[in-house]
Parts: sequence; structure tokens; C-alpha cells
Amino acid sequence: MNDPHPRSTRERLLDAAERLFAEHGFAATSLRTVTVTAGANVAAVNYHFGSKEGLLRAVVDRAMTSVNGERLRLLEELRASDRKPTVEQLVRAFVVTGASIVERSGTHGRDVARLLGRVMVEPDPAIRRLFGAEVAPVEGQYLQALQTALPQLPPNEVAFRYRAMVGLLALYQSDTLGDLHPGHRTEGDIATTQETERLVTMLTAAFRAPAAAT
Amino acid sequence: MNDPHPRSTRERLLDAAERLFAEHGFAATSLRTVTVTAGANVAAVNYHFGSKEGLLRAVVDRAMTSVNGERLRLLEELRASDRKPTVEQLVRAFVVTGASIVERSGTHGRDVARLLGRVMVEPDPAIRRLFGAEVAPVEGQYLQALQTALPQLPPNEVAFRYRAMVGLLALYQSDTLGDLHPGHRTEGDIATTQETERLVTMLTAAFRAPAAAT
DNA sequence: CCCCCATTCAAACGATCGTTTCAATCGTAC
DNA sequence: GTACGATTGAAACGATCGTTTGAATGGGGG
Repeated sequence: MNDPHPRSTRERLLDAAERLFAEHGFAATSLRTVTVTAGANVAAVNYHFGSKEGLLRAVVDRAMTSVNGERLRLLEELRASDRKPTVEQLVRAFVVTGASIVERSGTHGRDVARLLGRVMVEPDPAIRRLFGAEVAPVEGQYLQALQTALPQLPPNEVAFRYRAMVGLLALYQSDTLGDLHPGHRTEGDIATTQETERLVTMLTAAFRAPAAAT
Repeated sequence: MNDPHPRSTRERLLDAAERLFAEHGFAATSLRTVTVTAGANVAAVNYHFGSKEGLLRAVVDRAMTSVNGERLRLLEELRASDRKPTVEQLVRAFVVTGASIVERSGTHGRDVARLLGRVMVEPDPAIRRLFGAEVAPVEGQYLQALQTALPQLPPNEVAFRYRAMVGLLALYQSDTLGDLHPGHRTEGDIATTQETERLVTMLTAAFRAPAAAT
């Protein structure tokens, strides 16, 4: 019979790991589950990625690269305009990226979003640092743009709210916001864009709030 | 020598599990680590709680009971007042509970907060359902009070923002918001109350925002 | 043709997992 | 004191974990 897996073993491993890590988390996903799903051998993981953590690193890196690129592209677009970017524009550019990734690449894209949301809330400090290193380049740019749009807000206040935005988006992307109580998940893209808009509305208002009195 | 563990084995297991689950997550914490920390035998877990998941259930239940009680007490206090509770009062009552638990019982309280934050973002659906069942009684009361304070907002919009509040608080309590980039953690109670106030400010503004256009 | 090197494979490694067994131990009521 | 139910202890269960080994495979360049 023909090869049922046209993609290379390395790519199939990345795809399978991306989906399974997003679904069950890193610790609860065994390498054997990954390799069986990918139609590969257990040893292939250590051959291509060195270790289980190396596989995670590669998965996160691949997913993060596209997201980071999209975020920076949108930010550059806003800056190229003649007006200074508003808070809402900045928030929307940041939040919509997740949804756009989903829509662009279908099921695979949803896994990417869920994976990144999941990795951020992983307990293992090493994994958290991995995620932090990946978002660092984008963070600097957005913090600066947000600070410019909110000159009356102290920098640490802006940073706190930025982290809240990242975190809330991560929860949304990992479906943690929706299915605490099962039974009202719409699963459609209509709800996706609506909820994205809800997030933008909430976060924009949160950013615009005056600094809390100390 | 005297007994170095005055508390009962059952309580010591709960304490140890609470701290370790909060620190490393459920899947990454072994029963042997728990029992060694508690100064107990491995079999004691299955004797007192039936299984590892039974231990988690007991830990979450103990932690959630006190938090739920405090939340409902504060809500009742607001309702007993002559004025209708404002959005800010409701948000503060909800958010401050986490911090108050921490301050009341010291290190132990911090573990409680981290545990609940961690459980909410656990990948395992069974664990998530466990958390969902625990917060359900409080959720109904708060949703109703928030809806009364925000009559112009559609109910599903209120529910979405409520879930965002729960999620954001969970991230804050599990230290996920702070140490994405290590090195700026103050660890003191001063920062705790300040960041609590920041959350209240943000969330209040987020609730007050007009509904997103559809 | 043959060698070579990258890749894949089955198999096994030692370690650790959650769980179970059963004897030892304890306090307590009779 | 003795019997009894509750609790604890050491040890082992089978399963699964991440990782390693060493041989088989297969295509491309000499």
C-alpha cells in the first residue's frame, strides 16, 4: 500500500505532540501515545528531539513563531498608519491573532491555540520559562505601544494589565473559560469571533481604567 | 522521641497534598512524594481516600468549602445593606476572598489559593468538573447579583465576564500572572493587597463596559 | 556494485507510577 | 487481660514511564 503518512516523521511527531499536549497537558501525555498517533517509533522522539522536553520545545517554538510573526506584523501595520494606535486597536491586534491562527489553518490551528494556552499554565517552572522566552520579543513591543497609548498609567500598571491580557487570552484559547460547566459549547467559528469581540471589549475597558489608588 | 506530627495522618496527608498539588500540579505529583512529606505510609492514601483522585477530591473540597463560605458571607453582607450592591462591591467581595484566605492562615492559605488556581486549569476533564461542581453554588448567587447591578447587559454577556473574572483570579492565585518572567516577585503581603486592588479595578471596568456589538 | 550515513525498528533498560496485600500495631470496650 | 476494629507498616503487584541499545532498512554518491 502507499505511505499513509506523506509528511516526514519529524513533522508527524510535531503535529501529534501539538494536539496531545494541547488536549491532555505535557505531564499527562506519554511519548508512546504521541508516537502511536504519529505512526512512528518511540525512539524517533529521542532521535529527532533528544528528549520529551526537547519535543515540547520544538512544538512550542513552531507554534509560537507563527503567532509572534502575526502579532508583530499587525503591530507594524498599526504603527505605519498616520494616527497613533488606540488601546482598542492594540488589544484587538493582540487578541485576534489567536483566533486568526485558528481560522487560517482549521483544526490544526485550534490545536496551536490550545497548546499555547496550556503551556502558559503548566506548573513546571522550566516549561513556563520556555513560554516566557518565546513571548518576550513581542512583549517589549506591545508594552511600549500600550504605554504610549496610555501615558497617564504607571509602567508597572501597564505591565500588570498586559500580563492579565496574555493570561486571559491563554485561558480562552485553552477552552478553560468555556467548559467549566459543560453543555454550552458551540464549537462553531461564529461563537469564536463573538467571544473574541467580547474579550476585546473587556480588555480595552480594563486597560482604560484609571490606576488603582495606592 | 515525641511524635513529630501532632495532627492526624488524614490531616497531614491533606496538608501535604494541598501544597504539592498547588506547586507541581496533580499529574506531576506522585503519591509517594505526598506520603513522604506527610510522614505517612503509601497505603494510607488508599485507606483514607480510596485513590489518588479521591485525595484530590478531599483536598479541593476542604479548600473550596472555606472559600465558598467566605464568598457567600460577603455577598450576604452586601445584600443586607440598604443600597443595592455596586459592581465594584461585588467584584471586590469575590476577588478579595482569595487574598483574605491567604492572610488569615499564612503559608497554608497561600497553598489553598494556589491549589484552587491550579485545579481550575488542570487539563483532565474529570478534575475540571470537580472544580466546576464546587464553585456552582456560589456562581448562581453572584451571577444574579451582577445581573441586577448590570441590567443593561445580556445575561450571557454577564456570564462570560464572570467566567473571565474567575479565570483571571485563578491565574493570579496560582502565580501564573507574575512569574512568566522571573525576577520581579515581591512575595510580600504589601504587593498582594496592591495587586488585589489592581484586579478589582480592571475587572470592575471590564464588567461596566457596554456589550460588544454583534 | 558497494559503501555510507541517515533513519527506523523491535526490544529491553531501570525507574517510578497507583494500587494491593497482609501482617503488625494501636487504642479501647468488655 | 483479652478480644476487636481501626489504623499503620513493609513489601510487592503489574503497568507504564522516558530513555537507550543495536541491528535492520533504505536510498544516494563513489
